[in-house]
Amino acid sequence: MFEQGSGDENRGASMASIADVAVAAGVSRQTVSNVFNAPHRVRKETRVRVEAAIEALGYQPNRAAQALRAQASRVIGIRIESIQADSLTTVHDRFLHALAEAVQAIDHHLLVFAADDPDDEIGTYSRLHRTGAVDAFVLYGIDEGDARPAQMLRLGAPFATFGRTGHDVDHLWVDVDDESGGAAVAQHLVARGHRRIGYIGFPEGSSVGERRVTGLRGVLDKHGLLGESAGLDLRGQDEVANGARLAAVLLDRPDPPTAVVAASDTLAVGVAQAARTRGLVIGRDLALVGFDDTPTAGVFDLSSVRQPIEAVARCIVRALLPGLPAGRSQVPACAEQSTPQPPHGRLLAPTLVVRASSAATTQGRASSTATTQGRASSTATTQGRASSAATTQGIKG
Amino acid sequence: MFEQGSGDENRGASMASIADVAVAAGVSRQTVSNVFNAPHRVRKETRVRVEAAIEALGYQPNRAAQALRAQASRVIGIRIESIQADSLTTVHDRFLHALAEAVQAIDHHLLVFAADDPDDEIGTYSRLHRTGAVDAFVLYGIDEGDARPAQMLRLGAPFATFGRTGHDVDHLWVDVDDESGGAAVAQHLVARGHRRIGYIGFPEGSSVGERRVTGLRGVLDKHGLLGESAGLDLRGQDEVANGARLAAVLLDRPDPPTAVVAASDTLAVGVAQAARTRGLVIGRDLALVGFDDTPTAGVFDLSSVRQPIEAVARCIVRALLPGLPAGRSQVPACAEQSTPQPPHGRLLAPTLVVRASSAATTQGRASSTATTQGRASSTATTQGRASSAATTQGIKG
DNA sequence: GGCCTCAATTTGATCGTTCAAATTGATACC
DNA sequence: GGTATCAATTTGAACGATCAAATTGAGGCC
Repeated sequence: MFEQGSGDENRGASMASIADVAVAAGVSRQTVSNVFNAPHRVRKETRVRVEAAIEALGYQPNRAAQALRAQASRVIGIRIESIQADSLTTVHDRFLHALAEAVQAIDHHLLVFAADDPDDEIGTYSRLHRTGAVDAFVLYGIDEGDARPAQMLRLGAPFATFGRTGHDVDHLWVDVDDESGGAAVAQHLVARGHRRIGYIGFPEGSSVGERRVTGLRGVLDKHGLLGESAGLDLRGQDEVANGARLAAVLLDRPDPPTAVVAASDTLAVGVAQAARTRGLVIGRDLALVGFDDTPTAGVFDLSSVRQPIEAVARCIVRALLPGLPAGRSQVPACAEQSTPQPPHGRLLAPTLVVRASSAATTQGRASSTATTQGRASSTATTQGRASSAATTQGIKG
Repeated sequence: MFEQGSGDENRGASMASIADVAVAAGVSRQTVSNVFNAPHRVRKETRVRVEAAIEALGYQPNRAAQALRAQASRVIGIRIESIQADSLTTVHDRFLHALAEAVQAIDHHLLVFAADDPDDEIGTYSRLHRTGAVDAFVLYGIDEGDARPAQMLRLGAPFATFGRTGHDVDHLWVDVDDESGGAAVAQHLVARGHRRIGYIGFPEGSSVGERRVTGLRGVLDKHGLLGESAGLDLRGQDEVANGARLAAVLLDRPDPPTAVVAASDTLAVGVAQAARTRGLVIGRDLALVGFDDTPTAGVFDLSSVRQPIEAVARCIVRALLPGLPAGRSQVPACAEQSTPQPPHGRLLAPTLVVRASSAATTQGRASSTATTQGRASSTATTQGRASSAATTQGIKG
């Protein structure tokens, strides 16, 4: 089996080339080319004739020939991560899909590759760059202290990152404003009457986790609740089991919090497990909010801070644009509005999606359980801080 | 911000070409080419000199030039699906990663694209094929009655599918032997002492779902248990809520099953929810087995039938190989062993991963709950049927 | 020496496209 | 009439690699 088989029907029959179209339309190659790339140079009558020939032959310009001539492949590269066994958080696949759409909008293709480790990853970037297979790269999941951006600058390969390293390396980056997300959660919970709010986050060193709790604390401080929530801040790897373990610590205290914020939906699911084994009903006895708004959050009716992944993908493509071959397609919009932005970077505000797990107030509590409660959910942007001047400062288009 | 910025450092500085290497080594272009493609034609002394020049200049053959000359891009294309809000089952991302690795093994690249609907998808295949951007395609999630394979044959674009349509269209396909998976689950449960086994599957029309239940029933029949499990077979869309709803029907019967098999981990999670609200402990009061062995299954300690996704990806690449440019890399192994295989296709056996949700027997029942139980899990291949003649009939290598 | 053989290497042509420069043809202006 | 102007179109060259054919040089043989 699998001997030759189908698949090479028209190998050798070759696709129509620009020369074939030229002959069919009775013009030269260049005129056909102009119909695509500089229509104003072609007389209307001629253009119609050429377009008819293009249609008839089903002609499409050969990508390899264009790439060779233009010294640009119109391909964006990104590493595809392997799924993590213990995490339910899948922002990566949503980002890949969003990025595929974003690069298509500027007539580019998306090339994905697997890498075993950061060294293999950098090696692959280098190879893809030197072979001309890829024009620019997108690096996912960059956090403080990551060595890859500096290595990329050394390679000389154009790139942009989702996430930022800090202030030392200046490269193009786009990131979610996690601080604003944390603040939105705090505002939401405080408005619902919670005063003792627990936090279960990523280990020290994750600046994403730190920013989330910083935003949270900022609002609590503003309401004079920082003291009441003192000592309710625990950390662990992003796994369900850790969420459960750490939540147990919080819930078994003599003065347990009435609300818990988890740095991810994965951790939040663990919190829900721990609460359940203690007979607590999420949404009634304990408010719970996660981050990322993965399918998991929807399924378990958990409130969650939704990342603007699609906007991130568009902004990254937009950031790369100046280094790419002249975009013939219209420049796509990136994000609606924006607060003042740092150089080289772009911060996008996430959105809190409120579901049954945190919808009730501490006074009049919800009567039904979280899992059977209705699906009605409200959303609220975290960008209350956006000044009226924001639109004039943001990216045009 | 985002004005020019970094990213075009060496635009115009141009990478080293084969001519540069030739000059540096004091030979002609063709000799450099031969060092790569026909080393036996080059004198050892010359080869060493050329290799030194290659190393010094960091030369890598230009992909676009090779593609133009060879009329083959060495790129495989696949559609990236958007994540489904209500499903926790993510086989797709695992497959993408596996496919990326598999195509890299034969020195190809993986191009992913997003499509709005099947028409858009086919249109994109056509465009990618006609522009020469992609040599061959992989179609994911093909099931009985799917029109896409027939359309692809009409396009004349080489392709292989994960999943099969039936017997009418002959194209290259690779699929998981779901019947064997269902049978393995049944054997496992029967061996644990279960006699009334419920099934919650996909709606009619999903041949994947049908095959799973067919395998299940086959074993039950063999043990004379088909009558006892009659009427315990329910169907619904692949969502957690449906799993819970359908499980409620089974569990609220006067004679509830002692074990439930769900056609996916997503449905299984729903079953677990329904059981919990009724005070039943999964693994003690009710055995539960899902399909796909997604991270979800691991997190909730659910037994699940693991798909051999990595092997599927390798087999698909292997199936496409004859239609691709001569593979210079050694042909990668596809799968270890195989039962007699149908023409054009390849069936791979899944593996049952037994976890706490179904490890106990109906006699001596586990004492702790499923979620806190240890993580020790055993695996058993479903390929007990493999004859000794299998290796001689399977794909070599 | 002349000639054949064979290995090692070079030259020319080509893949399909597009830039730059050259050509054509029509109109206008002195 | 001669010629400058301009739009429309064509021709030549180049991007970087590799196939096919030609060339070079060394060795063997009569």
